[in-house]
Amino acid sequence: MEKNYTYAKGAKYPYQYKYEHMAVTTDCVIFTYENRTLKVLLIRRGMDPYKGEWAFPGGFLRMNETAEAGAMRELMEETSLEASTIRELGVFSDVKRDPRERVITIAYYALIKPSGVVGGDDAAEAAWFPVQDMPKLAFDHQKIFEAAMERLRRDIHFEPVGFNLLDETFTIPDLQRLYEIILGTTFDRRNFQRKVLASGILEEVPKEEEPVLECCMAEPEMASKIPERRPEPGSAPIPESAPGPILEETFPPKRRPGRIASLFRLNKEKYAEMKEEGDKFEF
Amino acid sequence: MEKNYTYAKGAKYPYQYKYEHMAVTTDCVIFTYENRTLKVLLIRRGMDPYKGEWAFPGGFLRMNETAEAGAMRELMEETSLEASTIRELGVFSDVKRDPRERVITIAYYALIKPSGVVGGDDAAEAAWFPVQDMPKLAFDHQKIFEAAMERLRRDIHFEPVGFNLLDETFTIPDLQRLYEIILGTTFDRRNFQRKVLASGILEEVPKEEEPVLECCMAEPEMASKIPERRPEPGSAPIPESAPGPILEETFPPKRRPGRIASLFRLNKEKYAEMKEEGDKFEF
DNA sequence: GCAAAAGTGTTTCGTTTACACCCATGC
DNA sequence: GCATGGGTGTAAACGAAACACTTTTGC
Repeated sequence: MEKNYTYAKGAKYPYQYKYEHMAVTTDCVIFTYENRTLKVLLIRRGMDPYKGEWAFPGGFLRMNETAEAGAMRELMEETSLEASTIRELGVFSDVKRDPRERVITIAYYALIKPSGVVGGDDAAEAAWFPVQDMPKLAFDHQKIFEAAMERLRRDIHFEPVGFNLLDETFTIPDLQRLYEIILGTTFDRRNFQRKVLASGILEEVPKEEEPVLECCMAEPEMASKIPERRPEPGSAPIPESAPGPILEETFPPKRRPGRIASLFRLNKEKYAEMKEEGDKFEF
Repeated sequence: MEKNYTYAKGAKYPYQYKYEHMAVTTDCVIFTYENRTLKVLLIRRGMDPYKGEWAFPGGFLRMNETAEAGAMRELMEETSLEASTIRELGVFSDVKRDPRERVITIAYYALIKPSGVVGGDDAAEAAWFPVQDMPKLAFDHQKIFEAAMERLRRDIHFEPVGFNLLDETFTIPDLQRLYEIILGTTFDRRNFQRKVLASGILEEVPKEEEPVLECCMAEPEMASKIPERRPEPGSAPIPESAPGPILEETFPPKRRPGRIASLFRLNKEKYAEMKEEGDKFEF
């Protein structure tokens, strides 16, 4: 079979093809959930096009990697994060979506537990934005974001989406808020609790095991708990078009009066069993 | 901004790029439902690689069309079919999935009503295969097929998948079989009937409007009802690796004893209303 | 008449929904 | 004490599952 391409070493444009080829990138919408807020990770672009604007981490797909591997590599390079769950969102292929050349992108979404640390090898600025408070995005990333939210809303019926977003231990009201944010509804507090407990997918964390320092404790906690890399004001020339994320006024958030909720964790045996039997994870 | 590519007229390989580029194709899994059988459309490849083997219709994506437009164009070119519903299935990007060069494909699935006529401009051989009776497929199309079935199984909860596959008018037992095939379960005949009627999404076709010639009638019907382009034996040199579809023994299928079911059609107002309100379409 | 398929009705059971009530915590 | 949030219980309402009975058709 005759090849349709060749490689001319030393030429200005060394890769030569019989037919026109487009470029392929991957982009990744990374979700996490912390302080009852669903957030996505954005990086500020360091190069044209859209220099200084916010975008999802991503980049060109290499010839020797699958699309999924490319998305995970870019994620790691730009944010040092490893995702437990990464799923394809879809292809975005508008002809003019990139001003440089014809570029199609394969979008993924990933779910990670709150970890705090975000910083890429290339020292690009990265920050978590609440989903209800997104800045203007580069390229057609607004469309990608909307697709990701829609997709989350669907997948939550079939996958235990929530448990990949929550911390290792969490409270049932936390879980409920997450479901409410994703689905855009509200549930009766008491019915939700009974339903999720009845499913048997949670196990209570014994009192002894509970971490001494919980949410909203004193100074030592601060350092590791800060999830946002606050863009230091004045550290770089920031185009006025791209403000940083709106941070919570007080951080960590002040505890409000009310009984302290019990901590739970995922019952992994029960979860595996439910997945095996194809049960749905609707609450 | 400097370009990363150029175009050298007259050269053997005129399209030149600074970085290596991969090729992008689209493929389309087309479903229909007829005689209580769920079928997909395959074409026999006329060229290497995999010459003579069965594959989904598809081809290279052009620089001036979106992926979805490309999938629809290829579908039209190869089968003369227009699909009411076409949805992205996912990207298949294994590094070695095409022996010619690095090619990633964007797979789609489409749902069409039984129409009978199948024949492409390029006169490639096309045939419907029952999903439970698929031949060996070219490339990684077996993987694509499995993804399509899985996807159908999911989407049926949210979209009225069935009504895009069924004829304009249909019986409730037909609808039930379709759901059973897709979901791999069985339903109680009586409960299914009540449930689907209670949803209000169907309207009964008045007796007067019923087509005079129904299923399994005499000769005049035959010509237009034949859905398969039977591969004429001996019309072309067929590699033994790629046998044609297994056809029903008698066609049209012989009617069995039993009461004749009433005909229904989709109530479009009710359907639009349900879609508006985000209702699920589970039966 | 008989078997097979379709249409209608009823009864039972489990799940969901809507609340009432009590417990724990910060101010 | 009081407002706020968390945990447990219960009764009514709704929808799903199971099944009996009737009608219509081919042979």
